[in-house]
Amino acid sequence: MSLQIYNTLTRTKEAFIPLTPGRVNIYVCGPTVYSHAHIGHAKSYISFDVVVRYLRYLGYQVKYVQNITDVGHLVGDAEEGEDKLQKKAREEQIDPMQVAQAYTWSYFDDMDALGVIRPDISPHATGHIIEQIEMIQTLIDKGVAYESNGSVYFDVYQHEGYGKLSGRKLEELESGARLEVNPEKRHPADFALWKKADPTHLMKWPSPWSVGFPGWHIECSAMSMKYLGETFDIHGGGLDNIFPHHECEIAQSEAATGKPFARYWMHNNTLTMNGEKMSKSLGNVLNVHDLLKQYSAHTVRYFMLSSHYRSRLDYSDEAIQAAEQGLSRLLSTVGKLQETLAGAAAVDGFTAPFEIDEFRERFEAAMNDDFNAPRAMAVLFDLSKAVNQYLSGSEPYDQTFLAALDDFFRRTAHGVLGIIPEKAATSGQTQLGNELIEQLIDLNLELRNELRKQKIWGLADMVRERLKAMGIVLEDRSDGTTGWSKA
RNA sequence: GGGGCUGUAGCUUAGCUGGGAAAGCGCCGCACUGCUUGCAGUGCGGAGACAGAGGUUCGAAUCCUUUCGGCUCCA
Repeated sequence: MSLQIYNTLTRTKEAFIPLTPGRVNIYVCGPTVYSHAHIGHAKSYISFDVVVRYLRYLGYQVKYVQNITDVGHLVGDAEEGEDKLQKKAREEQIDPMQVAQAYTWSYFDDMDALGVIRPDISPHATGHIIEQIEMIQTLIDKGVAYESNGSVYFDVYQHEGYGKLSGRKLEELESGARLEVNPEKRHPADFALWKKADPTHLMKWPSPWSVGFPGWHIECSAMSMKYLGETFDIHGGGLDNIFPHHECEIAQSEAATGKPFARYWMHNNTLTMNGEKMSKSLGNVLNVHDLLKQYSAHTVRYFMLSSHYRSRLDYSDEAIQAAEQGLSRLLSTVGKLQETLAGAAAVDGFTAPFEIDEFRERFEAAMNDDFNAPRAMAVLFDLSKAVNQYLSGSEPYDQTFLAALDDFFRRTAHGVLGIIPEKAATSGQTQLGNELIEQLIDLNLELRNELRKQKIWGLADMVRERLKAMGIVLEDRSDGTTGWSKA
């Protein structure tokens, strides 16, 4: 079965066929940089990271574009109100561009720390004002947008198909329109392409209509088409962006070009915190930065991928600790595997105890089914069990077989899912890259072994527990030595 | 008020083109390894669930209706 992707546009899983064979152009809605990334962002960007990684695993040449929204996104995602960045700037008494810059760096720091591979292009909205103005002009020329008092609005009634992504009908939107209808608009459902700035507004640019700023939706259309073409393969984002953001993107893009915009729309679901929505008002927002103080990036990724990207995921301390436990077992299997491989030689007439390809097929079948990472991880656990049986059994250790296993884990768990390091921990090697720390760890091991000889179990266990709390996992071996690894 | 999604073991989730209820964590038992009844790792085995009620069907976690609960978007 080839790759199937659930397309929000058709509400079905469809076979993925790229526009250009062998290439995939993908655009994912990026962050509005006015605060630090929280774990909800982590779920979203890890999900799409895995999508991109898997597309590359399949051999596609991927061009991944993810915008940085640094203007035009108003408080409450509304049509009226203060710009999110400007509000933050006012609160902190700094320039809006300082806000944008600081949180852009913070975002990349957090994503790097999570092992999220950077997009190929990260365009800023403020860096593409000209492209946005050009596109707005095109829409006016085509008669689907109109100027009103220095602002420009998209006329939803002039465009066939508005509502096709979110399944909304204009009559419904009309009847349910806000009480305070903006008098500048012809229809309540019309949305802003360009807004005239009032004198107190800080982020503004000259345009044919007024000194102002672009609407929130236009940046994604302008930048995605600039870098990916008028029609491209995949557009991703959060479920909560389907309406109005993505609906408006489709309308203005297709109205401007007369061509289909994105072909596959992917939307990932939200993360809740102890069953509740994460929000500033509830005070339960957990930042990526803070989470990573407690758990490794691999644990966070494993946790996020334990639910399908279109499913909800509930975060709790208990849940992520369970993830940490589960991952450590997988890690220890791969660590032991690599260690065994290092000392193995080819065995004549060796017969493999199981077929790796069978697991590869199951892994790919899971990922091909709309990037079903939780099922793919279940396959890795099945393989882990088989590997453990092999390593603890009486079969000879064959180098070729072990290398193939190692390669499989490397390409899947490390390469696609990013839940284990390339070199899973092996004792006595310099994975920490800090000789002094390693010597100190060895000192602890010596002390612990001495305590064990004297049967002072309490203290011996304390050494192991404390090291474990620091991410150093000990393993007593049958030859009497003790190995350690860094989670 | 309307649209969409959703409710599976103690926890987090797969399964949902109808026919075996699955994984990880947690829990229980046994074996092996670590010179040992601690503790840890691995292996083997086990207990444990389809929110409630109807319906379609030879057969439903899976389809339909409804009640209750949750999430999300538009009001």
